[in-house]
Amino acid sequence: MPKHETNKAHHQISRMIPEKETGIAIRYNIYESLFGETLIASTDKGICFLSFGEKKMMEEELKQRFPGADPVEEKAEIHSTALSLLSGSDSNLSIPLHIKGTDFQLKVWDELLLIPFGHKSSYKQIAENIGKPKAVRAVGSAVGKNPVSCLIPCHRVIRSDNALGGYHWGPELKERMLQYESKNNFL
DNA sequence: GCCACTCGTGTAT
DNA sequence: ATACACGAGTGGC
Repeated sequence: MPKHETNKAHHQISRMIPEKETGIAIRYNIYESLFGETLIASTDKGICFLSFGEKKMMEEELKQRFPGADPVEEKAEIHSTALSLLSGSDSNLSIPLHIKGTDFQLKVWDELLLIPFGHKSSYKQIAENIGKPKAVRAVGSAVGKNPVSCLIPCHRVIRSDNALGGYHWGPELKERMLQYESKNNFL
């Protein structure tokens, strides 16, 4: 079976307008995943935040990112979809995302969604793809601000010299995710 | 390995 | 509005 063909899983991003954020309903819950404890948060329009780490920390970050909202700890159906996507190698699943970002960030994140499972890209490549070949460093920053972790596959972006590059949750996790994908890519 | 270059963003003027 | 410092980077040396 040829390499690329599992790749339609292109989630749709809808943009959250910060001014309309006040009073928005956000439901979140903590789940166990392949990569440790994860917090998954959603609005009625899609996943708005996904993080790894310690519960207290993640809740703190959630509130910090949505100061106008009042997140409620409560399961939602869409969380299950997100959860299966975290470890789904053959994901034909797609999931709506409802996230905040600048024009530039949205462009970068859209580009990340095109990288197939098990594949890698580089910050340079992304910069070229969005038509700003010199904005490499800015791309790095934008990639790092992706609010939904591996739903937007920022772990698949490494340096053009093949070095691992940075990762919000540490290089070990990035490495684990990449290894997981390369092992499961041809099953 | 060190350094200049580059550019979007947040923060301060 | 304007200035400045800071990155999950890159290429030249």
